[in-house]
Amino acid sequence: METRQRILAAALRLFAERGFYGASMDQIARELDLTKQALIHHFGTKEKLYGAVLVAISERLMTEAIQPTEVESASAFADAVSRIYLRTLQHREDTLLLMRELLDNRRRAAQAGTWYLKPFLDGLADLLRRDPNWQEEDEASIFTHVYQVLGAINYFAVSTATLENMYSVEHVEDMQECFPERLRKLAMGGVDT
Amino acid sequence: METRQRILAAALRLFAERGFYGASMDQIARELDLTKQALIHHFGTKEKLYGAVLVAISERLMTEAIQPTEVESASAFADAVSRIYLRTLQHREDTLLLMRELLDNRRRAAQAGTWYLKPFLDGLADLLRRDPNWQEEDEASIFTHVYQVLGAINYFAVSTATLENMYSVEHVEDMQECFPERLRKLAMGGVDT
DNA sequence: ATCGTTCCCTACCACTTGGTAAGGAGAGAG
DNA sequence: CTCTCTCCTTACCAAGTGGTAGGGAACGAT
Repeated sequence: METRQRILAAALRLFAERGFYGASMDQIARELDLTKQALIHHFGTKEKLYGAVLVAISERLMTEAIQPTEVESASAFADAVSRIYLRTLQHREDTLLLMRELLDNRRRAAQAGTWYLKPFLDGLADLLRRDPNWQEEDEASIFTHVYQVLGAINYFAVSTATLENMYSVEHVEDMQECFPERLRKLAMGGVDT
Repeated sequence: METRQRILAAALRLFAERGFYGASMDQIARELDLTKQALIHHFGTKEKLYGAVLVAISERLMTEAIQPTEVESASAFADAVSRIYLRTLQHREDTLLLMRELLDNRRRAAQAGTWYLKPFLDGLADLLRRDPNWQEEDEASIFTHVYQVLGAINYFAVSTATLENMYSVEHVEDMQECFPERLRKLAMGGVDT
């Protein structure tokens, strides 16, 4: 029973790092001192294993990221965004894999895994919708703002390794330090003057 | 001579759509009614072909995205961002592949292709640095702001297909319509009140 | 002791991968 | 006509892919 969890963890790591096609069943199995047939025994096919990893990610996302009993205040959205930022950095592998899933979606469109994000997005939009400063805005504006802020977070979370190579580790640490403050301004800003 | 360009175009499409491991030489070749050995004849190996695609992308990015003779005004950065947004939507395949490259960077770290983005980022940061509203801010804040805005653009550009499936084509069209206006507020906002 | 179940292994398979070797069609040069 | 060079072909290969078949070890239940 515990083997399933170990497999899921290793699969997440490798799928996030190398993508669905870049990671092979054999590699994942070797990482755990198993054979790939152990994975097949537990999950049936590679696709199903990948699906199980996605389900695990979305469950984490749903239980941790959105607090349904969010206090209704002018900064409710900004607060939620701050929490999501911290969580995103903490679960960077989840973020990496979800980003890959976003890119691969054209082919995998009809499959499961994708719509797990929908309630998450809708929840955030709802938070913003109840913000007094956003009462005047239309639906498209609200949703676009949510997505822009989310994009800023995820893109950065996925870029740190590259940025460290491109500049320096210290440079990225500086960015990480002032990121929440700047992110808050992004999240709050945008209402008509 | 013209074959090289055709190969590069097809390779860009498939690499962007399916990733490096997801796209095979054979698929790319069949798309052009050639055999994979034609590609090998022109580019040597798959890695080199991929590298050539990256070089082509970065050249497009350098010549089109940053206008060195940008007018120095309070909105110079926001103007540049607007242009980059339009260009990003126009060259969505380039954006897709650069995003994939960002994700794969851990493995490909030492290789070329990555640092092409550096002058682009630095140029944008420089634009913001000369903005009178940003004179007080420190380097990390400036760069973080640049990266957040860029993240909002790229994440959205890469998400449209998924969003269309998750909601509707009309929903995404609405977002695209109000995106530039909201993006401008993101880019301008963020200075201390 | 024996049966059944869970969990994982070895052995094997068809297929695809990137890449090599060698040769041919076409064109221009002498 | 022939030599050469560019561009691309067919034929082939070793390695790796996901997946099947079947067996064996451990263990609890009867």
